[in-house]
Amino acid sequence: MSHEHNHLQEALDTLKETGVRITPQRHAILEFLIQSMTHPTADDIYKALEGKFPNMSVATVYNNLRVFREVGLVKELTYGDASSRFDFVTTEHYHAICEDCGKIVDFHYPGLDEVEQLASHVTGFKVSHHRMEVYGTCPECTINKEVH
Amino acid sequence: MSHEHNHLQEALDTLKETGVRITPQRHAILEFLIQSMTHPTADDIYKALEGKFPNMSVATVYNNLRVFREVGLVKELTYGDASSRFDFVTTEHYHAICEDCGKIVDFHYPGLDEVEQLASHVTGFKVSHHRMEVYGTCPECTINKEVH
DNA sequence: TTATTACATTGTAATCTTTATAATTAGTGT
DNA sequence: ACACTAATTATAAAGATTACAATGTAATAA
Repeated sequence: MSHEHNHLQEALDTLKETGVRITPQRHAILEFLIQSMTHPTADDIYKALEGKFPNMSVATVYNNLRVFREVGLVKELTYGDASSRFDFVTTEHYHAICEDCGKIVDFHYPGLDEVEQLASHVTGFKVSHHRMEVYGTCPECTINKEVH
Repeated sequence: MSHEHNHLQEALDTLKETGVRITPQRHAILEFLIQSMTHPTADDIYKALEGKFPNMSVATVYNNLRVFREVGLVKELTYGDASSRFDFVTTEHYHAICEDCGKIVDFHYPGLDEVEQLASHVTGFKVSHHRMEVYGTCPECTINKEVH
């Protein structure tokens, strides 16, 4: 049984447990998010599925991404650019973002608990979580630059 | 001589060096950004200055924030919400963000050089910088919650 | 000083992402 | 299969940001 299949099944179970109906559209959006190695925008998802669902509304994509976010299946990533990207939640990881081509690559690093503690101490906040990304140039774009 | 005055003078010098004209609008936007302890949106700035510049266009605010970003005077902060916030660049610092009221508080922490190095190693990226924020509840909002 | 040129500002329209709304359709439990 | 409720669709609306053309203003050179 593939990892993708596992993830999908677990996601569907989560939906059932939380009383969220499993519709063909939701199934397809989840499936696409899980198999997608990129971190797609709502519009990416909409375009990717319009072959299978010619009548699907873009509102459906947004609605369901919100639902998935609310039950914890999906994280919304907001970078500087115009639209949010969506990431199926598996294990904790951080992102490296290429400033030339926009590619997003996952990398693992132990959680920055110490930072959260210090921040909590100096600001008085009750800290719930954090976000962190590194920015730079991916190997492909580095090569392209060297050629020119 | 106050810190604010220093910052403003340095910022104006930077503009001169990079050949960016110093207009009354630019002067006012910089002044407002420096003295502002909040991290204002473009619209905040527009509203704050419409008393002094009744004819200023919102496009001017956006144009100049872009210019300031390009010469490194200002950082654009993009969180999940609708509009970007702008932060005058002084010393390196991170942000703690209140999920209840939206307040943003600065805190200092040694740069996460180790994270950048590991990310660079596992992804092959040439890492130029990173961003990190912690999210939680500020002291005021924590009190408000306890009361209820 | 004056003319010239390049850059800034203004006002407005356009674009783009996301959300709201109302009507229709489709899942789910009995 | 029925009834109930939620989801989908289509469309409009909202909000942030950008594009563009016309006007204004600062720097430069004659």
